[in-house]
Amino acid sequence: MKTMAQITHWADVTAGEALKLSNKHLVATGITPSGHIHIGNMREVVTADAAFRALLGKGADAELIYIADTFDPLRKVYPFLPESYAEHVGKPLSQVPCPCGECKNYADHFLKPFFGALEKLGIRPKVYLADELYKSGAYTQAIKTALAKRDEIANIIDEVTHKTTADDWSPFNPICTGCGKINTTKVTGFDADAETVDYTCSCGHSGTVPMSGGGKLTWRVDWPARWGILGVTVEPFGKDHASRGGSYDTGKRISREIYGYKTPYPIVYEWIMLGKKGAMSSSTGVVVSISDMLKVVPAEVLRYLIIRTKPEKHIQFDPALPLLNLVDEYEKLHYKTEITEYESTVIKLSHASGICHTDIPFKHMVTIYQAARGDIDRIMKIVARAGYNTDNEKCIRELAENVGNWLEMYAPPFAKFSVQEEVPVHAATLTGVQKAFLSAFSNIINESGELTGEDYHNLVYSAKEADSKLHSAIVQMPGVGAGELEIDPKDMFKAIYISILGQQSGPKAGWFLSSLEKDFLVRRFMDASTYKP
RNA sequence: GGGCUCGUAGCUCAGUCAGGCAGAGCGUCUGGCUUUUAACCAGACGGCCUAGGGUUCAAAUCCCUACGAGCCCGCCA
Repeated sequence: MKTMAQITHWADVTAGEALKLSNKHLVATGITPSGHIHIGNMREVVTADAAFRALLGKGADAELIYIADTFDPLRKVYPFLPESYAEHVGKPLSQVPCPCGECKNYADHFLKPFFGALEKLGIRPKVYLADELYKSGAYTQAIKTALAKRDEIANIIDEVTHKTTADDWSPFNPICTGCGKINTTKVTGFDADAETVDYTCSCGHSGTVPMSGGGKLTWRVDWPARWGILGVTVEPFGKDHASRGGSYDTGKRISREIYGYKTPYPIVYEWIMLGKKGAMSSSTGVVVSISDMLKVVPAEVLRYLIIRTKPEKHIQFDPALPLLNLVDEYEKLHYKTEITEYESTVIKLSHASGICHTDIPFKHMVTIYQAARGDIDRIMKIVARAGYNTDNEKCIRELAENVGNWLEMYAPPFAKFSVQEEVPVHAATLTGVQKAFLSAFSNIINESGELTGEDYHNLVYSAKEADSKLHSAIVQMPGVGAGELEIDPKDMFKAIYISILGQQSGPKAGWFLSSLEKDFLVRRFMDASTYKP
């Protein structure tokens, strides 16, 4: 039986295994920018970064790279694209126009926000764009080899996948110079010396393209070719590539038998499931984009979500209330004074440099934000009164923005409250004692100077003390029996919440009241005490 | 059809590689903070470790079978 203190974090296990093979490592990660890059994709990058950091932590000579598959074809007209994109289906993403018209191309449109997110997550890989790699000639030698060993490669694929590749199959897909598409061409021949490939296209065009930039290797060959070209030694990938007969299986053999390169150490990771909706996927529309998430939670919490779970376990992700618990858990871990080695590793791996911290818990801000009705000046006042550090206003603003976005985008109804414009109809349920309390409470507040949260709090509780000013005021109200009157502060709190929010409960009453205008409270409590439906 | 991964408290998951008393956080309940109902603290409740078989002095852990969830064998992480 192992105790928590003895558990080794998965990233350290991976790094340890990798170090047995070599001290120099290139951790690779890659995503096809065919649509909005979502939380699921983020797992790939964060997993790679974790392995990278763990390697550095163990003294390895390590590098992290990211390859954007910008040369892959546009598969179909995705739901978020206009119908006019039908003509671009089949063209490499780097040659398809940008949907917003402001980026260099289609791939760039989705990569830009993704790189922004990487920056926030504290991940700084060396970036390669696949189309540039091909155009630079980096792949040329690998393409020549693949074309020359076409039959061997086809054999490997047939053996591993138990399928039969077509007779006209080629590891290389030329881009038609006529229609610009990459998935409609057939290779008819090649010239190793001139480094060119001949093809025909279903559009009727035929011609010759250079190996550098004139097309790309098919995925199952591209991947192992890339390992050798860049020197990849560690790579995380989704479980889709990992199963028997999948591209890692064929890649392993192609890498070894065709390119003579040792297979990178694999990190297979599971999918992120969104609530009860199932796996995250661009095509089914079950998607939460990374940029959306970063509007809502600090980057470190997002890292923590992935770091704390072993890659082979699926992650149940729910941006509603469970997200709040996640944030809470992370904050607690972060401020814990005595931590185990395991926890220390988790914190290190979750850390994103350049992120500012406030000492205000996310959950608390959820209440402050709503009490302040989203007004930043009021938020700052409440925060100061609550005794938090207000030196870093920018940080607090960021947190407040996150919370505001969360409330708007994901918060479940019961986490929300709003100060009602008029006396809520629920005031009809107030008892005689509650009304008497509200009336007396209103008078006393009116006569007092500025009250602090604690003052309000103590004032409410004083209602049960027979010799208090509030208690005698209540007893003297018409309709309330004098003499032995038992007052339960709980009912008084309820009366307060009903008059202001129209609900039975609410945020801690003292400072909640102190965050609202005094005049408003005086008027509202009086109105509620005389409420007639 | 063939294969991969996962299944542990109401929820999210450690623990499985290397067998040795069933664990944590959240939630719930109770109490405390010489009285803050959504911030704090303590305690309690909570389990056929998906089911069945096998190996073993000993199984959540190893082996076999079944069931459930997700995925792959066609370029969706």
